[in-house]
Amino acid sequence: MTPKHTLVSLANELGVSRQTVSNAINSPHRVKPETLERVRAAISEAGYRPSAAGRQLRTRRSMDLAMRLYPSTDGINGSILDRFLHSLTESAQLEGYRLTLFTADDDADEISEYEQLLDTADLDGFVLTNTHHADARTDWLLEREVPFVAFGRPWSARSDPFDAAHAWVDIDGGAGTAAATEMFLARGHRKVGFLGWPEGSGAGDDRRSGWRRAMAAGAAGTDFAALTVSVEDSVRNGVRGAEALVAQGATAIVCASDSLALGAAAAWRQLMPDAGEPAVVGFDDTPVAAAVGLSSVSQPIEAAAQHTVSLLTHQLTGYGQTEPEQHLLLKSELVHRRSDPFITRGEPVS
Amino acid sequence: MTPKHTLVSLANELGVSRQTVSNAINSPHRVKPETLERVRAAISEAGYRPSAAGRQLRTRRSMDLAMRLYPSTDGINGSILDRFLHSLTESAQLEGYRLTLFTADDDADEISEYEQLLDTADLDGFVLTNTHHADARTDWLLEREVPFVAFGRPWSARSDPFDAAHAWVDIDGGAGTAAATEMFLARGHRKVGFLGWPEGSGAGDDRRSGWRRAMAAGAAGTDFAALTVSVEDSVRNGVRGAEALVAQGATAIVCASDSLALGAAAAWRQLMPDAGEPAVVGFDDTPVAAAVGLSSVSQPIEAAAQHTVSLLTHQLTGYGQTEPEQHLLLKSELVHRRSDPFITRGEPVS
DNA sequence: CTATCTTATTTGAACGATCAAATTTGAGAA
DNA sequence: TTCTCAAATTTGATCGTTCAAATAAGATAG
Repeated sequence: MTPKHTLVSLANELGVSRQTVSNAINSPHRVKPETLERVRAAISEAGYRPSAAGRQLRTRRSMDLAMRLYPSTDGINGSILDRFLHSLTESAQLEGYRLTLFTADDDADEISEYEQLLDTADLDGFVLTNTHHADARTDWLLEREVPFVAFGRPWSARSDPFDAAHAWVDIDGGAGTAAATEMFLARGHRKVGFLGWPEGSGAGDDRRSGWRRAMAAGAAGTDFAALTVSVEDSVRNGVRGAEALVAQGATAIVCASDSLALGAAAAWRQLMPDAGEPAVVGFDDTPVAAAVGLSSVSQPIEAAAQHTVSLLTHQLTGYGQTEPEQHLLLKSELVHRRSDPFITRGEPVS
Repeated sequence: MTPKHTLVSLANELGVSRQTVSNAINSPHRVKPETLERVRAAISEAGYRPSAAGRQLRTRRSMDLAMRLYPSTDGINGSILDRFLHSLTESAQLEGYRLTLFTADDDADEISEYEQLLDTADLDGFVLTNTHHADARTDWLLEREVPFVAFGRPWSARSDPFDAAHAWVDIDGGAGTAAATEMFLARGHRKVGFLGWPEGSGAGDDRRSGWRRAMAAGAAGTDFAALTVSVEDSVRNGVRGAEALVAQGATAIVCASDSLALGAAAAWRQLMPDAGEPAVVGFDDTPVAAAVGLSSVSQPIEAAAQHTVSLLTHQLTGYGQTEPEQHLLLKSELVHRRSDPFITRGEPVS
């Protein structure tokens, strides 16, 4: 049975003081090289690890980050958050931080959860997701000078997100939908519809704006209102939305999610059995999209998570000299596939 | 600006001792009713919350649970873990516990992560997922008497899982696949195939055994080997597996996952365009299955997560008199749908 | 050899809570 | 009044660490 070691017990065994052992761990340069080596050897020999509680009590730092876990609405798009979460956990772990989850009913509840976590557990920082217009959370955190990074731009109509007071990482979804739209235009389509979510969600509006931009540039005189449908995210709504768009004369559809696109492709197939591959592009490049051969916009989620962590650790300790980019907009990419639902040629067409 | 409160500062303001305040929080029965009320008023007035670090240092309990987060392999089945995770976080939170995530490369790595978390952070307990044959993790934890609950039975050929030394919660997948198989047999099918995963994963073997059991009972003389195909989980493999089964004469297919079923349904449609609805049943009842109208076996994940937490909290504090069921096998349920891929009548057919 | 730094190490004092034991208070009985 | 006993409250010690200041040990210069 391994006995429990503490700074004091180790120091006694070594015949040095506790502070020397502490320094060997936290400020090695203050310890004479040979002493350092001796202490280090003893530490690994004993398998000693400093207690988080003792440390936290004195330093007021917990090495703990927290993030709200949203209920998985749709299993398809949920996988995006899954990837983010895993990558975030992994990156944090590499930097010596732990990731704690919590749930909340709404933003106000989330804020009161912040309050609690800060009071009791001395949380070091937060990761925000699902940012949206007039997001009260960022103000609250900024005011209290709590370290945090948002995954998602600040969606304010007024000001440039790159002037924001807080750090954020996001993925340029608009560029992806624009690319998809341009691809269709280049192939001769004139009426490219957009099937997205109701106004208000930052990411959703961004994706719509990419389509709008591309249409304005490449298809002058487009009736934007007629070629846009907004529905809650689900496969079923994808079917309905696509039907509406086709009724408006759309010959291709760019979607805000793979869920919608899956439904749209199905509707397409239903309405026009002989029209060949559905001219539909999804968003997120989920495994389902790959499986059914649906073109989709893929997002560098892992890179986003990594940058989120590095921004956070930089705020917490001026780690290294170089300051990471405070406002990072990563590129998304159109993955083009032959769209044969259920034929499962999942590989991108090069 | 709210000043930081501590037990001592509050006690001084009230003219009582710190221990009285502490007792008001932890052992109210020891405090005279009127004092109690006065202290409680002051606590909520000041918004005082005890520091986790101070508490943890003294009590050696962190009120923290931990779970390994596996990388999301397949976006479809990942949603199951998503639901579990959310429900687990929520239940833990209700009981005053926090949930911490960590990642690991393999089981050995997971164990060394346990070790680290226990040493440094005084973790109170663990939740294990993805249990399998000869799982080294349970032994390790049992030996050290670390509180934990497994989501997944102990898969030992030798002993009865209900005699296991540790607490677990699981869902009876075999009953689900058996029900699906019986449904097909009742409809006149004789050769019902099983499309599952390679031997070794507990849950996968369990699902196969349910099918086997039902076939043995309802279709005497079945050539089990011919009607079983084992592949890694993916939609593509579902296609291939189904083709192999159909070649063996299968007229219906029970699958170990919705991913496989999705592929199987596609293959079916491809091979027999005029055969009507594919006789295919999936597993997990993911949103995708609902969306494409695929029958599937649904699992009471939320109930499983809740029971997991209550088992864990019971181990940690003999909370309440009644001891929760140490080995709980929850029922799964066959959700029957008209299988029209992409037609999105997602509602169960009653 | 002593005075003056610099470097290395040690000591005292927190951080905020709870446990265990000691003390005070109050009521009821002798 | 005095004693006993239970209830209510307080005090001292401790959990394991780091900060800040004090000391000890060497080295360099005068």
